[in-house]
Amino acid sequence: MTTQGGSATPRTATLTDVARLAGVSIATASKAINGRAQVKAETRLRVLEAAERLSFAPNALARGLLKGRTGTVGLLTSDLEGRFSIPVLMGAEDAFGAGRVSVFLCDARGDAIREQHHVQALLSRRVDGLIVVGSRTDPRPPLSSEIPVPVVYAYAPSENPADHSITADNVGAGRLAVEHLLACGRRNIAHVSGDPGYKAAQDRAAGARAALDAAGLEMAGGQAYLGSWSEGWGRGAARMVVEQHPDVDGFFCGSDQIARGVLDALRELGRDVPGDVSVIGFDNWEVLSTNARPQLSSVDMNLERLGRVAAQRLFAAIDGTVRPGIEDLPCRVVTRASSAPIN
Amino acid sequence: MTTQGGSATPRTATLTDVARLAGVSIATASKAINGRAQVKAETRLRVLEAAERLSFAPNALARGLLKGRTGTVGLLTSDLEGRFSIPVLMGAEDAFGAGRVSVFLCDARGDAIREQHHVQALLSRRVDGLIVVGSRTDPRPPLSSEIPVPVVYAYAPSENPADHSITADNVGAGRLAVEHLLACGRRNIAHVSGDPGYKAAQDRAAGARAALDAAGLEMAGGQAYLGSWSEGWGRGAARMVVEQHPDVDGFFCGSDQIARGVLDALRELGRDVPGDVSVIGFDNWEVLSTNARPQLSSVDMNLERLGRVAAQRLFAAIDGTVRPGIEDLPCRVVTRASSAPIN
DNA sequence: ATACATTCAGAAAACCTTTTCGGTGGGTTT
DNA sequence: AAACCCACCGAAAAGGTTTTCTGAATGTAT
Repeated sequence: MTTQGGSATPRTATLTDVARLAGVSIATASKAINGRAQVKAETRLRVLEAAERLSFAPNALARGLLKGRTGTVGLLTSDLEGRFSIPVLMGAEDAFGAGRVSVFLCDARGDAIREQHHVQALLSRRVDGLIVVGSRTDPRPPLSSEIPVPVVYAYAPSENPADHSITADNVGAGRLAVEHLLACGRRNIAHVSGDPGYKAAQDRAAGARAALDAAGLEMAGGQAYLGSWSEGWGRGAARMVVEQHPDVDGFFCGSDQIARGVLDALRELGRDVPGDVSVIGFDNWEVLSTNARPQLSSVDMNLERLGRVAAQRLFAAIDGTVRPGIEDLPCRVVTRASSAPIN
Repeated sequence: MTTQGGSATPRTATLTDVARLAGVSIATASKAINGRAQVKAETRLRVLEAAERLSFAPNALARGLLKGRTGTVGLLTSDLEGRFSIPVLMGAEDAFGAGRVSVFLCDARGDAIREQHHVQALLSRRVDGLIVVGSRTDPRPPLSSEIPVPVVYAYAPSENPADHSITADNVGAGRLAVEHLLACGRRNIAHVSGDPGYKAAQDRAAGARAALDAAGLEMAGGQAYLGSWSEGWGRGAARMVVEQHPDVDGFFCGSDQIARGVLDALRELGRDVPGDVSVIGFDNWEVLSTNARPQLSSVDMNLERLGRVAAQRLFAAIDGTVRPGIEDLPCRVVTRASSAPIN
């Protein structure tokens, strides 16, 4: 390690430094580093060595300024703490990370003006595009329409159907869940779910109804039991259902939390799962599902994939391929011990 | 809404456009917009109106290029899915969000070369600083030493004590938890915790021991029961402890998951919580703690605050105030129904 | 009326990179 | 030997902003 005199700040190296060290012009240095053709092999080598020695990192600001593309995107989330935005965000990060794109993370905390503020900042930084990820499946108001870059909405669609949104197919998911219980031979299926004010709750219930209709069956209790997304509600609802409909043999729960409550109540009531009753949850939140007794079958919304797809669509849009509208991605059932065929 | 002729791309406005529209030079326009002094009030107004009309947003790239400060920082996390990085990340986002700083989020997925890659990209983008947040409290290898910007490590400290790290005081937390149980009048306290390979498990156990020593008491069973961070382990360990030491009257659990298991086992063994036994968990993970029966007291590591402090320290470091070393932030006990004085 | 201070506006440099285009020198063809 | 081509390199412009310094105009004091 050579000490470069006792000079002041060792200012990060610039292309000019590299060029000087290699004894070429900055134009040549640039071409050498970027693999352009018009550089003699030996010259290129000299430049690359110089760059290495100075640990030169090209200034992305200058490049972005020149090319009009920064290679950055903004990721706007409404609630970081929520467990839905994170997987989406991971998927997006994943899709981008492979290439040479960096992600600005902004959490608006559910506040519209804070969001507006963030958007402003991101535009100032000349992001190439924006992904907006919501915390509920209910449609959300679109960003101010004057955004000069492509925008993709993930998880929560935009209220404007002309915008580009990627969502999880909750109706389909409800159907899948009930079909799974039917495949287990269950015929008296109850649906216990969360806050009826959530579109997710309504959609999943609708899907469940559709699957039961198709099988010519009724929902146990005649309708879904909608309450809150908590274990406590799951426990209470399960007790109620069992009391009113002792022949219930399947529970489709709107969340894994609810399912945990249902499982606890069933155990305390002496019902065996999956012997007497099959139970399936929703979200496939592993902390809850794999620690349940028995381990909990659950519907997985494939949120990471959702994030990846959103990122891919954003890429396409940046490259000019417009494809507006809502894209509804399918969910899948993850089978564990809590659901099994009647023996 | 006026249509501006059928022209091509409505290229985002630049300072030149604003200046032209206002009938001034770009220098004056810049000064007007940035609130510099040497501009007549009336001129400033004209410029601001023009900027408004063109919805002008200053190009942060150009500004950054010129000033050598970008107003961006990199947030390097090892595992986004982990529930520890997220609150830290939120706290940091929070501290920055107030000002005019944007955050690049990078998830290295626990892969060192991927991390190196991300660091390279961030330096290319000329971030003003870096926060590295880990997923375990074990010290981690520092980033390559040749980073030309300040770095702060959060949650997981750097192995190099000369680096700047912000951590949660797990030893102190262990002490706090046990002191809380002692304050409830408990005298036969067991400690059930997770994987002994985690420094967090060792530290919390050490803190617990220290508090018991100070009170002149022994740990129930003579030592901590270390296993895994799961409900199942909590259940099993609780059964074992109760069998071997029927007079146990307090459980300090290394995580809320473990505590959930302990609570379940105690209920099934007919022990009343908090009547017969007080239980306290760790992490204060609300989904688990508030859904437990009874609701679970827990130690909160104040991770958001940790993130905020990390961000503040980074700011200070960017402004030249170096303050190296490890900063150990205190935790706090959140009391709920699972721990109460003996009646 | 002259000297001088004050207020405001503009010209130009600087930040760093990419790309186009012109130029140089060597080699090849006729 | 003349004409030409090819491979390689460098000069310069462009991208958008901030800041310094100069310059002009106006107002004030003598």
